[in-house]
Amino acid sequence: MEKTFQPANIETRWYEYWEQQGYFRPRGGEHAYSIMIPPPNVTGSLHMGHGFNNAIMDCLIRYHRMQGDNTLWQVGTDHAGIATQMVVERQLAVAGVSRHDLGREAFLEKIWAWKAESGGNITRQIRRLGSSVDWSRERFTMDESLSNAVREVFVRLYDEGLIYRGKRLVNWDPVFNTAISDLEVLNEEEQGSLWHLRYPIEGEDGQLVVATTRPETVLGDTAVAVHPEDERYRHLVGKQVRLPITGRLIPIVADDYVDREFGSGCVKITPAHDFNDYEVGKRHNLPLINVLDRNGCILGEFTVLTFTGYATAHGEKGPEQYAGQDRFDARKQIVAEFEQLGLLEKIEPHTLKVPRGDRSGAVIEPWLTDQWYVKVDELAKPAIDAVEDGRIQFVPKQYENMYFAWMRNLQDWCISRQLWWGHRIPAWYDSHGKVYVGRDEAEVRSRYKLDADTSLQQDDDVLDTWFSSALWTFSTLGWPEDTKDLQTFHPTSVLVTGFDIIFFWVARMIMMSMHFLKHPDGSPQVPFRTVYVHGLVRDSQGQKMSKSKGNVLDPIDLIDGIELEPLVQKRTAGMMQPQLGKKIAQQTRDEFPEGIAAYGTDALRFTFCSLASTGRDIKFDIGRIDGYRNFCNKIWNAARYVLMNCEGQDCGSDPALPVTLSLADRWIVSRLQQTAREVEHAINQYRFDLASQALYEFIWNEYCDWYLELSKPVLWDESASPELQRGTRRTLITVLEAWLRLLHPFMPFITEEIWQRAAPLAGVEGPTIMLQPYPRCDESAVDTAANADIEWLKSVILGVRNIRGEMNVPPGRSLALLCRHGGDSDRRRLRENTAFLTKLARLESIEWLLPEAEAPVAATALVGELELLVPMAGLIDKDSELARLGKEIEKLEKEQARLQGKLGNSSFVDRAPAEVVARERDKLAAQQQALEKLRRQEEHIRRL
RNA sequence: AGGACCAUAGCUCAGGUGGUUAGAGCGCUACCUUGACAUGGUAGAGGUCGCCAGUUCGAAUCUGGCUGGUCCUACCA
Repeated sequence: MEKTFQPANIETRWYEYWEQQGYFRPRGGEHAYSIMIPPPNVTGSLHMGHGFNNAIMDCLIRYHRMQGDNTLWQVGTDHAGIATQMVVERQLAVAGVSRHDLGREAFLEKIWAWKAESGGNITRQIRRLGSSVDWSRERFTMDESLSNAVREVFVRLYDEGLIYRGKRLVNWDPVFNTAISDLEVLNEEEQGSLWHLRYPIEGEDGQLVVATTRPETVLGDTAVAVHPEDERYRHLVGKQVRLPITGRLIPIVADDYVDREFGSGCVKITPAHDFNDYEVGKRHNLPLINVLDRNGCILGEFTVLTFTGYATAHGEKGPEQYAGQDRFDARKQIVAEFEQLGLLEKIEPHTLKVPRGDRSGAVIEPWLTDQWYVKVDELAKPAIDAVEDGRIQFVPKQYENMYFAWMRNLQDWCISRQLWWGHRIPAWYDSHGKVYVGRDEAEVRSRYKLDADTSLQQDDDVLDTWFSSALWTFSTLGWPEDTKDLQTFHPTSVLVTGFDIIFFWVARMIMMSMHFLKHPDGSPQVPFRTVYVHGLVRDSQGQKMSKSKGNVLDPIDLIDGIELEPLVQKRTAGMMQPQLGKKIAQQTRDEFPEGIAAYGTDALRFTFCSLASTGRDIKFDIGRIDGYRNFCNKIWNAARYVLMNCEGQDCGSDPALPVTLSLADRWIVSRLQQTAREVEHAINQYRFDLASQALYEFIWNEYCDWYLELSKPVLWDESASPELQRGTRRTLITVLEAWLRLLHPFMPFITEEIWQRAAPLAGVEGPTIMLQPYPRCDESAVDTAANADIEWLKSVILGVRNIRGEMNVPPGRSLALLCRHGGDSDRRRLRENTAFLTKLARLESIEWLLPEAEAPVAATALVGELELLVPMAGLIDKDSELARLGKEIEKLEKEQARLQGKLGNSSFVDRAPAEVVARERDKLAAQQQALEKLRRQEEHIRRL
């Protein structure tokens, strides 16, 4: 074995072996356990969030697989409509080609080609993480079977009246030229202006001042609204104003939507370009005038509609000087024109919420279009019930509030997108625009009895990506067929995800699953029984990782390592602003002067698990993974030591030969059981931080620091009995073998590598650790007496070491130890553990002093009643021993004072439970005794 | 505007149902290359648990308020 752990040498080798052997597939069995991977973008690449998410899921999956469950981890990728189409469009743009130049079919071919080219990237990376997903069942949201499920759901919902087509205002992205859902709009506060514009009142001299943040929409104004009880304007209601620039006459209406305090108290109403105005317009039956085209430019000819009949829409010529102008250019010019006309009252600086597309960053335009919607009220109800009554549980529970708040205030979901990449909507139109919905054109014709002469045109739009994602738990298992897989693995066991997609994905999965899947008794099937919601991975400062901040870490770079220069290159490539690139380069050089070391997958995964506490932010500090890489090395070397001492030796596998277990052997076996219990409990609570901490402490602080050291006096003592040596070897190897299994879900590679060599020595056979049983706590092996004895042993050794350390006694120098006072158990323990003590505390002798005997001048340590004395002659100087004692005494005095105060308080003594009072009394007595001894000792030394 | 969450050592975080000498890792100090490991060992230093009240014999822990921070939702032109 290498002297240090080299992850690169083993990881891909084991992964390929596991995959080839088919170990990731479900193995049958009574209990099914299943997890659906949140499908990553097929053309995407792994980020820290994926790394974190996968580490948790694989941990759960391997844990359950080792427990013998029929375990499925379903893998697959998402077509990610907008994101993917955007990437390909950008590639084309470099060559000066637009998707319209190519046409729909050719463009889709390009995307499929891009998917074929880059689609393997993400799955390769998932393999590098060690994720034990069943690749034989890999799915893609646009596979035929999944597309079939999408069409089925669409048609059924339409037939039930839960999908409808309607014309209304939508969030329109003028850059991507598509509608998006409310969720995809980010409202951020930005600095803007409030323009106060004067509208002349018709038939009177005065003017009404309206305040607006969007002057360009004046072209589409169809009213001015005031508050019905506003004395300033009451008399004007029913009159008209003449809209500047267009010259149109529009009414003054009264509506209590208006806030009298804000601006001038008059609001211009533009029903076709503002969600609020739309509602006001509806109430007052105002016309809607659309003045913008799909790109956010002013139309040459406006469209005028009414709420009572969209069909009566007609065109109206707009002002020529604005035709074709971008909305923001038009804004400037319109303001200028108002100024020229003397109709600009004033401009105030104003902060406002600006809606932007989450992908494009473009300012979203409320725009009047025909779109498809899902009516969500009816779907939401059972989905709320399921969480309320606990059929679905969120971990941590507080996310249920977030879920409820959103679900109880749902707007209909706009599902159509004016994109080309995605599931095309299964709706067809005849030449009159009448719509027919069906699974395909043939079905539509037969369903609606349309003859071959009727020409049908399929809807051009595709569905929101989240529509197909919402079906993920069951579409991947073969729905709408009632497959064996569905019966076995649905509902799935747990969903592991970040809180950022609870609305996008989690809520919609619950709604869809419960609507379409039923248990044999007819009750709805939830998609998963538990939602484990974890935090989002951020940088060490708590900042979101983003390309523009230049703080992105690639999990693969943490696994393989990366030199500084390539890292700088990677972080600054394709920067829009060169200045930003410079800053990022500098920042990167400061943070990673040596680049990033190759930490390996196990260290990375363990780091993720250790960070998985209940918080919302997961700050990723490189120091953490550094520490866990060292932990891997510790494991490696512990194994090296064990193998070195066991290979080719008698490890007690022959049952005919007698075996004696030492105290240390019994203790470590006992602690192993307790650790197994802790880990199991923590995993069941989704506390991977606590599980990993328990493992870390057991392996490093107990197995390595103490047990391996305690094994040395036995193995190196030529006079030790063969039974004892056999017992220690047997314990060394079997405990190692057991905790390797315990650790395997967290660190799959290093555990497999070592296990392959350790298992035969421990008498365990099998082709792989990943199919071995997961260790469980054997309560009968929990040995509290052994635990207590070892705690005592540690205290004695620590006492001597403390004297040695504080007194600056050279580590090589052996000490003579004298013992005084102490009870029978101290005598027994001392007698039984002489060999351990001598070696670990580096003693040359241990002797008892009679209680009354004159002790030599010595440094002292106390272990309960037992007094340890290390003679000072030639070793220890007076002043430092006095200082050391002083420190101890001070500590005890403080504690004594605290306890005395407490016990002197009659209300404590009277009212606290008797056992608590007794405990405090015992404590005080022990402290006082110890204090007395130390004071005597201090006096003794002072007199020298 | 409404709601959620957070505040513990220099940094990152643990601390079911109130009683611990308040813990860990990293960092820091001193010493040590002893036959698994310097990606190591040994011994240390470091905290009035954000602030103020309250409940209680007793509060890091429970309640209320305040301050500071993060986030989500919402139609202020």
